[in-house]
Amino acid sequence: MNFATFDLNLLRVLDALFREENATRAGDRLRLSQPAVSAALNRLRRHLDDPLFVRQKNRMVPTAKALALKDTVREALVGLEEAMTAIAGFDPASARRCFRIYGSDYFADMLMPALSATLRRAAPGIVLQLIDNSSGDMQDQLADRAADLALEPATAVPAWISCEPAFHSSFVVVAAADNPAIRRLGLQEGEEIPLDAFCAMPQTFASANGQLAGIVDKALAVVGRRREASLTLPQFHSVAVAVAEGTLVATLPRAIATKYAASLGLRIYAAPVAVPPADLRLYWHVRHDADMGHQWLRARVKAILAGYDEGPGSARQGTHSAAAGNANGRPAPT
DNA sequence: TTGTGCACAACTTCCTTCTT
DNA sequence: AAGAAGGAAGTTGTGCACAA
Repeated sequence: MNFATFDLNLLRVLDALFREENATRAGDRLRLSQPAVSAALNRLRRHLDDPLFVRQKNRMVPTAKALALKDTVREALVGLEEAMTAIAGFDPASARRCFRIYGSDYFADMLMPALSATLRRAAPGIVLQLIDNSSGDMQDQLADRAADLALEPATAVPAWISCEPAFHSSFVVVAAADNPAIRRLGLQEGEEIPLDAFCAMPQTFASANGQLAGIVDKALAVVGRRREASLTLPQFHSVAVAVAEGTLVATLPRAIATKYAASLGLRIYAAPVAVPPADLRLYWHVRHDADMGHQWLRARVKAILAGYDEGPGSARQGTHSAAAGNANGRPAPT
């Protein structure tokens, strides 16, 4: 083949085909039509004298010759993108970009409205998307560029993921204003719920993957006690609504408990055990380290979340070193 | 039978090259 | 420098193959 006449745009088509193994979806990714991808694939085939992708049922399977190019093409494109974004500079006022943030519904309430307001003023051409953390694994989302930034509890990550602390949040217990168990105890808001009463109360908590034991159960186990888990829900907001509408209580991060208490009429109490504070962190692919636009976004996110930071020693009694996260990047159930 | 997905045909648009 | 011609690559529309 003659590299001097080779259209380097064809490498983007090749990369999209590796990612999607489907000409229609590769076209969507590249904002081209399926016939345009098909024609580009034919040009690649002529240049490289190989079918490159052969149809197998409903997917386009790469040939051995195509696979031999896969990593080289990917690395070349990523290297070019990194180099170009690093030198491009970033002017928020004129920037036209889309940033996708991966995280739980906690951030839909606690981050996105404020971040959106900041961007409307300073960077009106930027579009924000919150990707729900139930949509897939954090590492996969960052690797596949489905997410630009992730907000998750502290967890071990490989070297290709950069990480910065965002904030620490303690936990408090919320209950409906007319919760009968709380009323019988005669507790005032802010007071500690007695351990025996807490363990006997029907409880709900956020669990993205349906785990029936959360960090509260771990804290109770330390003192040899158990609680009654009645309901798990995938989102913090649903937990707060369930508490507001019934006799359940829930242990929630303090900031979001305070917000929901105001909007749903909940009361806040201290937990009877030391629950380790949530250590929330920002994660992103190292390819964005030098990206000035990404740096700008990270600074805005950190500035907003710093308002919720209670420091690493924010547990009610003492602290635990265990982080409130797990290996797959999902938030640990509370 | 229907839905999905690739490839082809016809046409349009845009870029490059050639000519004046 | 400007217009004409030709080619490359895009689009829409359609056909064919295949799986459910």
